[in-house]
Amino acid sequence: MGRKDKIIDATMELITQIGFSNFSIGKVANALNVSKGVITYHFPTKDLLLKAVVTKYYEEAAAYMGQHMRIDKSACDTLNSYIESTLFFVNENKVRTVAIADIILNSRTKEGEMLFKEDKTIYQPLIEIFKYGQEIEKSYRDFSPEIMARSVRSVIDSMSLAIAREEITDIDDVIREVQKIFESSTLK
Amino acid sequence: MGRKDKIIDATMELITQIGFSNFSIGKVANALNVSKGVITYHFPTKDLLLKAVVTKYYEEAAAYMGQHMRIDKSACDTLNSYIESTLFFVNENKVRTVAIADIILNSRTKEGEMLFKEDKTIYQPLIEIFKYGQEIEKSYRDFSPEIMARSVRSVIDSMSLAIAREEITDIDDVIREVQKIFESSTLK
Amino acid sequence: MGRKDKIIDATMELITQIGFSNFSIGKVANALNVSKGVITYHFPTKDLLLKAVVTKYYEEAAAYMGQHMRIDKSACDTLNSYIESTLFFVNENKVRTVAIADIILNSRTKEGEMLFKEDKTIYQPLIEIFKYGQEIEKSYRDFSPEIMARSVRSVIDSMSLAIAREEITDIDDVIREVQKIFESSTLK
Amino acid sequence: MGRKDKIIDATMELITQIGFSNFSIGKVANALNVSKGVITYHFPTKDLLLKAVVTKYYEEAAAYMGQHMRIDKSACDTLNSYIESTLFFVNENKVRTVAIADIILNSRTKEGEMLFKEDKTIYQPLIEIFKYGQEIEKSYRDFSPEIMARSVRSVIDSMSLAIAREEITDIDDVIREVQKIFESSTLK
DNA sequence: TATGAATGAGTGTTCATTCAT
DNA sequence: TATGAATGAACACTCATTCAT
Repeated sequence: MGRKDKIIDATMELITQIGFSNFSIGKVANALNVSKGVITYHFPTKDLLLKAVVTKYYEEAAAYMGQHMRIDKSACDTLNSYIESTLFFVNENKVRTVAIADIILNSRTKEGEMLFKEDKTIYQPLIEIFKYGQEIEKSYRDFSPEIMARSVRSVIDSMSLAIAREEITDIDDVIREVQKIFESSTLK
Repeated sequence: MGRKDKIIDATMELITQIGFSNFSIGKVANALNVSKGVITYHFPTKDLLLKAVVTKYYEEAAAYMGQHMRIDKSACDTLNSYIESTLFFVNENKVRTVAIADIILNSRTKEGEMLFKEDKTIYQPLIEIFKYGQEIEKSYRDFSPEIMARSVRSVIDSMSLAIAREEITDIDDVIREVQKIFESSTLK
Repeated sequence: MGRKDKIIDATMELITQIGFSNFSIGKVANALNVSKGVITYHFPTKDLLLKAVVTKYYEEAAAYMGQHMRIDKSACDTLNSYIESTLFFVNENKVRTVAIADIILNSRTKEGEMLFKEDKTIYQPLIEIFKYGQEIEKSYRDFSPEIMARSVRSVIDSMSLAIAREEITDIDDVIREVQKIFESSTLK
Repeated sequence: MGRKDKIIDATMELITQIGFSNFSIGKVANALNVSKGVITYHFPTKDLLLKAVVTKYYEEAAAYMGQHMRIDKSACDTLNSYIESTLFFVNENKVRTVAIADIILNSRTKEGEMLFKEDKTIYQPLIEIFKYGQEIEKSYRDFSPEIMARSVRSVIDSMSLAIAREEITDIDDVIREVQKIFESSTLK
């Protein structure tokens, strides 16, 4: 594993431990027992490091989802698969997950603007599942796909954090419960 | 309104604008056109100021909930009232809500521990509603009250932020949709 | 003398000794045996400190010139008085003079623009003397007032530096020589 | 053109653009699209690079002067030729000229001593012209050759910068004016 | 109560230099 | 020759906190 990856990993671990607002480049250097210059050599600015961290996570998550999600069946099955895959990935990437959430929610420019503006594309796949279930498959009741998508994501994110923080340990149980919640609230 | 309250309000407004990690005591002083010493006189440390801000918010929220929530009817009605009251309060306290979320998620001690540990009591009223509906009223299906409570809170919190950030404007619509989601997923 | 003035003076002395490009805020603090924070407390940015230094010098120079320059006589006398006053002031403010020249010529923004753009107003009084001598008094020959003004200033500045660096010590002699040069080259 | 010359040229261009104090070895490397190591390979230290830059300029200037200056005539003609040649060279080497001035004035050792101490030999040719005009040719009035030499140089340097910065564009005009100034002030 | 001064640790960033390859 | 990695010191600037007045 190259220096860059080591720096990225150390960053995620650090942020998970001490929180984004206590995190600093110097502390990464310290954790890796190298000089601060090493970090800025590989990532000239703090923002670039954070972006690299986030990007790497999303790439891995996308790859995982691509491999594990089934999209060939009914809307309901697809949603269940989405919930399951996401929570499985989180379960296998606890530290990363906490760190990424912290980074995204809290990175700001000096002027106060969020560095990672809310990524609305995250709701898109869910919205499509819902529209398909409502308009084509007609298995879903009438509801706002946007609000439902936001709800699903928020529950998933909340459970993710709880899992990552090990407040919840029975991961299969959570998956089943969440699936049931959204089955009941979407199906006719 | 006394100095303390003015400081607290300015703090919330500032955090909403520039984010917790850009926030500093000096900037509050600046915003109020007083010297930094005034802040540290009333709140000897930064943590104490933050705690005062959070406490004030929760007190007001509790008072509001106490006035507006109906708890005399069925589990289902009580839950609906809970959702409605919470979102109404958020809608009337947008700036505060964003700030509080930011503070709670990001305040850490120098050692990295969260200053406001996750307050599990927040789930308690919901859990009680669910247990009542399952065990006494028997109108609710079988599900984990803890996971359901966490789900409801996460959806409420997510919608709160969206409302506070004005990504969502039709507040009555949201309330109706969220109520429906949890009606369907809890009732037998 | 207040802290601010002490900081300004120490800055000028330091720049004279080690040069603008070796100068740093930390070194001022060191020279004054105070913490670095003291400097940034009084002058929040380096630029502000430099501007304060330059401003103070120019105010003092203007005050001195106001007191010592005679402008009631002929163009030739006025020019001679200008040369004399300027060089006298320099002679009494050697350290300052070297420092100011260094600051003005070398202060740049991060983007490379000069912080103190060339101040063309410095040529104005000279240009007016020359125009008066040419058009009203008709004692001056025909020449470009702008180029002549630039020439006078450059000779004065050059002698100033030489005096400040003590490469030249007989100040009365220099004044006489410079006055003669520009008498001969301006008068008909 | 060899690597060394390319590095020297890029250095001069960079310094002209961003100023000596913003200049760094890394930026030269960047501008040339090579690694920083290339620079330090050819010029082990920054000082050596700067010295090479200055030396090259002076060699070229000397060569130009050697070719273009007429020294076979009267003191007055020789001085006029000196002024003309110098300003012509500057006019054809604007970028270099600005850069060199910046380097010479600002290069310092870590201890603060000037890297390029004032080169008094620069006054020598002028002093000789003046002495010749005063003592042999007897066409010059009585004045201090040293101060006159310093005056001529300062005016030339000032006009050079103005030309290089394109504050002055009519170069023939400047030459004529400067020549006239020093003709009037030297001749009996 | 309020101010202004001071401290000292910490931040991100830049950079000349060294060195193994 | 050239590269890329690494170092360590320096830089301007921010900030919570302390304290005399």
